[in-house]
Amino acid sequence: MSSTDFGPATGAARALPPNYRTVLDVVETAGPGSHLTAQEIWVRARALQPRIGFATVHRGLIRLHELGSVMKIDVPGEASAVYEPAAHPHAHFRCSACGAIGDLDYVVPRAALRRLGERHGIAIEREAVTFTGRCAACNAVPPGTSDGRSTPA
Amino acid sequence: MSSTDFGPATGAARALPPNYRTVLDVVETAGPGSHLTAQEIWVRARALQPRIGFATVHRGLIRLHELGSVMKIDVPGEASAVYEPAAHPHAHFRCSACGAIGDLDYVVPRAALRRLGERHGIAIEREAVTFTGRCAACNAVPPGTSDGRSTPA
DNA sequence: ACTGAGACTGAGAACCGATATCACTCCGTA
DNA sequence: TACGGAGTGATATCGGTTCTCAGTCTCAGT
Repeated sequence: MSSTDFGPATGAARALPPNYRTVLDVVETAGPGSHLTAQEIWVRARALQPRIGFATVHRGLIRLHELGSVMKIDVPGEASAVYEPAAHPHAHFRCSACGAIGDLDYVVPRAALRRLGERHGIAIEREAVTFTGRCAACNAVPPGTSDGRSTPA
Repeated sequence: MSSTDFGPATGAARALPPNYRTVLDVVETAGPGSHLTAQEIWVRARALQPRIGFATVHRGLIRLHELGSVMKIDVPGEASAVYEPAAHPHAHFRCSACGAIGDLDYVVPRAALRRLGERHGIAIEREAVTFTGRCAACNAVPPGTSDGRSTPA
């Protein structure tokens, strides 16, 4: 699944446009566990392509999401969506005190998915599991003492 | 807990303001399984209090969410948050074809929550599980035939 | 009753992320 | 060379959420 093998076949997958490639580079360089907003990705992309516009970054993220190269995560309580390189499915955690977002290795068991699908007649294609609470750092601080709000991102 | 017994104590819980009570009525009348946006709740609230403003409804929803009386659900792919009366935790399903939202009875097992909390040193307080796929109605229709987009809400 | 403080309220503006639009450029093909 | 489709950047637009502000109301303590 390297992103460099182009599909030259008749009307099949086209080569990734250069700017989209830049967007993918930014996301993949940030690595798994990094949760970047489109804005942040745009800022970093401009370090590589100073003239790249936000619209292009946004379109690139849509395309890359369709291609399955990046994951788009809608975190409840977060204003904007965040992106990370595609990886095996996992859950996310958001600290309600400092806003930090992290990965957790939890997936809904396949048996449960099949049971839900059969019972309701639905075809489940994707899952999004997000936990909210207090992260380790904020957990150590009494919930009134300076609030742990020093690391909001 | 009628809305007439005021809490006279020194700074304890105040009584629910009348308009907030109206908002709560709307949400509870819609019942569990109804997923109303703030706009929809506002429309229904105006049937009870014609002069109520959207800001008041929105503030009421925030308050009621803090109080734990209503649940706020951020559905990935949905533009706005939806609200429903507080109930036992459950998962949600969104049809990617028609946009319908429904409830599913799935919760992350307590053992898994405890294990995740211990491993990462976090205190999990809430979970949000959302599945995406095709609902029973859209599942029956071949994925190009009129798209099943007749029942978007 | 009077009064001051604080909560509630409605209307509208402001904000912000996401998306659409449009004119232009680039590149491969006929 | 001419054409056409995809890519691109700047900007407009949209919709949901949140903020602001002035007016109103309720309550506690006189």
